[in-house]
Amino acid sequence: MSGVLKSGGEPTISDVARISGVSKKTVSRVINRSPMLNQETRLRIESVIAELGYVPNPAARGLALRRNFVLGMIYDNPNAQMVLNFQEGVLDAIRTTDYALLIHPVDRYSPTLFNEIRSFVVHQKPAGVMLLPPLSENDLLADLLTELGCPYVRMGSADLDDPSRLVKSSDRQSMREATEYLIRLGHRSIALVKGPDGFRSSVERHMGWREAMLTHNMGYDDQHVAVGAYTFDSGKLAGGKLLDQPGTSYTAIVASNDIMAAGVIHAARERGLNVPQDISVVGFDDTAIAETTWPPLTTVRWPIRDMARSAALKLIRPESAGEEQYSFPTTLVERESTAFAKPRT
Amino acid sequence: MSGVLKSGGEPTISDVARISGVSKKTVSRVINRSPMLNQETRLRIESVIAELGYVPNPAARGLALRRNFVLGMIYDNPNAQMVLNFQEGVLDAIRTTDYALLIHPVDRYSPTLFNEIRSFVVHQKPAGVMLLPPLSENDLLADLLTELGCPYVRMGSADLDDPSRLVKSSDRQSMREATEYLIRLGHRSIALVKGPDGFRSSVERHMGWREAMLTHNMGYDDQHVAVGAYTFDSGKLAGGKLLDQPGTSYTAIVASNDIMAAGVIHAARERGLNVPQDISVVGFDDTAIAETTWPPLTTVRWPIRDMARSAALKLIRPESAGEEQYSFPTTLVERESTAFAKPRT
DNA sequence: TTGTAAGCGTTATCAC
DNA sequence: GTGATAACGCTTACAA
Repeated sequence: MSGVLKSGGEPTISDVARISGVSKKTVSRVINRSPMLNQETRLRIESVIAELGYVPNPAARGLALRRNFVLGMIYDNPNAQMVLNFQEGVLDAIRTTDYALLIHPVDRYSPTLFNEIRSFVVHQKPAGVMLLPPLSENDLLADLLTELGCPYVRMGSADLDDPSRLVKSSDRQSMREATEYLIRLGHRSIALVKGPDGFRSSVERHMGWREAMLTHNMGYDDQHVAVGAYTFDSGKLAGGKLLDQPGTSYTAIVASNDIMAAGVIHAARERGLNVPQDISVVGFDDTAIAETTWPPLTTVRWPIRDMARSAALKLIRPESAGEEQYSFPTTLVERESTAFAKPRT
Repeated sequence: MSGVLKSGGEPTISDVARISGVSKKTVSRVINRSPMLNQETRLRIESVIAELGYVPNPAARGLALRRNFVLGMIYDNPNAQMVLNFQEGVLDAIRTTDYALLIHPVDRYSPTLFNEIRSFVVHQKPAGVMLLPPLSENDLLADLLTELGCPYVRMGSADLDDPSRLVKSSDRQSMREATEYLIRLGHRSIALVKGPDGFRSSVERHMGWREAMLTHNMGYDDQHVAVGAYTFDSGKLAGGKLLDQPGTSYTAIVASNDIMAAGVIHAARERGLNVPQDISVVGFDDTAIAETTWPPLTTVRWPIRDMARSAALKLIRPESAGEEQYSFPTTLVERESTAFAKPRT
């Protein structure tokens, strides 16, 4: 079979055309599924393509079409599992297309962050980029991308943008539901370990807790809130602060993410408290950690992979980006870190 | 500035050439740092490039050069943190080059695995691919890549290939050292939770434990080994089996990875045993979980990011792939899950 | 329904 | 040192 190729290496569109006895353009029509084509010619060409193992050269295609079949994913590692799930969701979406995924982790504290992202966009010229939180919450970054003419979709925990450029969970409502779950279990004194400032999710989750507490006539002011940094140590510290607070005795603590919840559990244990007998703990995200804490963590799961898939589709098919799903429901995963409230002593 | 461009959109090499009053080829020489160039012309062209914000089009470049400035990374998610660290290491290495990274997660149990990988390679034509364990241990896959003319580098825990195509940790020695650390702490009865069959790392880590036990005249036969599946549940199960074993009372258990070690800790706790007072536990990998177990886990850390960087460099500079580092030392991270052995009762 | 010719932005060849 | 010119593999006018 090697003899039939004019060129030395891989078969090209010209090879297919020559062997099929048609012009390059006709082969091109087959590749691009043009409707105006004799069924018979199409079949003949397709069989030649199969026989030769011909695969269109993406570089040449991109060049001729003046666009790059590449999606970018920009993030500052919020947590490993989330990044990976998102990657897989995007890959799901582009599997049957000609698109490829380019990942671009950044350091959101870098003074050259914007230049770096600009350089990424200018060099790679992606057909669009997806932004993960907390980067996605930065409106200046969105402006930069708009200025560069680069379409984007943001993943977030609230209405950061219009639906055609957004995939979101409703963290406020999710946290409200998680808190109300505790209330149904009889808890009347519930503290919050809030996430760090600068995260929209911190705010939303705080608000959700607050709304639940407010609705049920329970204390919701800042005295019942300790701020963490979305890290294990900070969660442990914040949890300890709440537990050591004079004059209060919480029967439950909700944390703004799983790893801080794990910290809270450690803080409780260090103080001789049993989870969930003495105190219930709830996390958020349902990361791998939620299964490995002791006891396993009740937490909120959001469908990251589905969100990623939608985000990618919005970029691949801009014309229908508005119709693509943008709001995604979460589910409360009940594990063993929560139980009925102890009767008050 | 927009007026000077002949073409509507981005500046091209022709724009630069026209404005600098030179030919395209000369501009190309500047871009490619050709040595034969008048210093003065070079500077003049460089200033025009800067002024225009000209960036060479990678697709056109790839087309003309008949090669794709892309590296592939193929894996079946061993654990999220490892994958992410590896990605970042590769990106470190390619940051200053023209290369991009294409990720390709797969399902190693898929019946179409090989076809899928073949299709990835044929479509994307990467300059090379990097294989993560356990895929990297599959010699048939390496053969496939060779057949496709696709250079590869494997990451592994033993001598899977020759140094120019390998970055490895020495899991056998690492596990041996971890076990000897326990022996130094006075432990004389140490069990192993082995990894699943089909992972080279399982074998190597098993061997390391075995060597240490053998050298110190301690029981190393299969009675002291329980096999897990590199998952939390399997670790808990295996740990329970060892702890319930009649006629033995281990003072330490080493697990072949962190998440199984977390399972062992849970199993111990369920049986009323305190870690590390009653029993020491050691993990492997130093994933995020190691910090969040209670107590925090003593474990073995390997420099994944450095390994990834070297792997990428081997592919980018094939001529010096042999000189690039291929063997990487691990470190034992001592946390609170290990302590001196209890005096025997 | 199919073909011709020109062009996408870059690099290689081979002159000058 | 530098520059015409022809590739590279594909697509899009515009014809036929």
